[in-house]
Amino acid sequence: MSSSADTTTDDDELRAADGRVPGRRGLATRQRLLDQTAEMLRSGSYRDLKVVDIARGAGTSPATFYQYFPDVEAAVLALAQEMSLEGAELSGHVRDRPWKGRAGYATSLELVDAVLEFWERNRAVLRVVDLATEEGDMRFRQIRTRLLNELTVALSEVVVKVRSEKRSVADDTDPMAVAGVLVSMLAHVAAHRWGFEFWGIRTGDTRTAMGRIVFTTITGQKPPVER
Amino acid sequence: MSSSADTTTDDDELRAADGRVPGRRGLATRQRLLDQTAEMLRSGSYRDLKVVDIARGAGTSPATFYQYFPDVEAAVLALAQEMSLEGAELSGHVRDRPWKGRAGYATSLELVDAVLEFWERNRAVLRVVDLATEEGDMRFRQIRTRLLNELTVALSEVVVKVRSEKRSVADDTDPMAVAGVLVSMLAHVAAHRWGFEFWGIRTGDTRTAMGRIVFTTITGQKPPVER
DNA sequence: TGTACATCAGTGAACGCGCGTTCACTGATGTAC
DNA sequence: TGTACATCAGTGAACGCGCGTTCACTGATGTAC
Repeated sequence: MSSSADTTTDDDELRAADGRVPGRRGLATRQRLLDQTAEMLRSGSYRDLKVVDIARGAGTSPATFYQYFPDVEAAVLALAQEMSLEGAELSGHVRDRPWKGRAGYATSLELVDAVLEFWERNRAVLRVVDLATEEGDMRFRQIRTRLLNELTVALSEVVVKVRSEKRSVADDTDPMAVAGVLVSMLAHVAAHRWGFEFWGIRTGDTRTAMGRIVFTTITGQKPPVER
Repeated sequence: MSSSADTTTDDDELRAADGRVPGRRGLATRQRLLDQTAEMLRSGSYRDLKVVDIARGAGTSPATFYQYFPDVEAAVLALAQEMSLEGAELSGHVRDRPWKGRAGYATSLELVDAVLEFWERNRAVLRVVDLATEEGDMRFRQIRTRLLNELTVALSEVVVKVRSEKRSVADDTDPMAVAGVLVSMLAHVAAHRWGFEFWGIRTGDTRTAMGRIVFTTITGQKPPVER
């Protein structure tokens, strides 16, 4: 009732396992653990990722790892969260951009490039996110959804806008479905880029093919002839 | 040199760990282990899939598991091989089918349905194949490639054929790139079908959107209006 | 149709390492006065 | 500017379970004669 004054009871802030509130130093260690997790994900398999290896690789001890994460999965989850924040910016390549004619085609290609680059940089984390999502882990699914959702919404808005500006084609497919398919295509091709190279398909051609599909699907027009 | 006659030295046939050649009974046990592996992959996470659990789940002992597989990965690999054999048949939905006009659009939809159905049935194994492939495991990559390759080649042949029949559009994108992108789209959307539902996108719309993209990309024509 | 022998098949039980996990303790950093 | 105390931070070392892995043995199946 009365003032239990001097006991701070903020409960929403980050806590270590034993209840301490991490300061500068602690957060830095936590980050080193995350970085090391990302690194090992890049070079090794998820199935073989162990707490001890992460801790030792980060130049610290297993006990320290448990200060910040309950298990390996939790560390990967935190890593994925970091990434999804950055990924939401992809929609910047869609909103307030020209989508008509030659400039529109350029926008399509820029979007394709941005997605390709983002996937390349986060390849290792993304594949685990994909796996966990499909295994039914809702926490990972949420992250994945948040990551792609903005982009999908942005694209669907463009579809609506384009349709409203010319009342020609009788295409009434759900704009979100159209956008979703496009985003899926981008995500999948980005994820399997090296698979393509493996078949002898040059990245440049993949990029062009996707740029054309994006442009055509959104605008309903043929892409301007390459020069 | 001369006849070491009666010692059979066939070396390419299936062998158990200790060198025995499995008969009826042994093969049946092996298959039960595979089935159980598939089952556990469906309901649990790959990371938590253990030899002991598979063996006990299949009503046998760990020691028996090692008769047939050196480790969990090997069992999953065998499972993937089974699947890829069946998957090669997807190209049947492309070759010797009509690709013009209304019938062509129907072909597109049938292809989409077939891919969706196949992915659904093999969802659990496929996600592990995808993961392992991206982690750089060449054995899994090979299986994945074999699985999708026939379909890709078949589609690219259609692209070539369609282009040769009408000399209108100046589209000289590598047909394999075009086909590869389409297959990727199909594979990715199939894999993330439930993600779509999650966004409130109905499967029917997804199917239509893909059918349209396939048709348009291959034929260069607008799909016939839905009726 | 029966007996003997070879090989296939399966597993209980044990071994032991790897790894997750924790505790009690030492050291570092911050801040109140 | 210094001392004391609180809290943050880190970890060595140990514990013990889980699990991979193997071996020696029993039982099942097949086939030669």
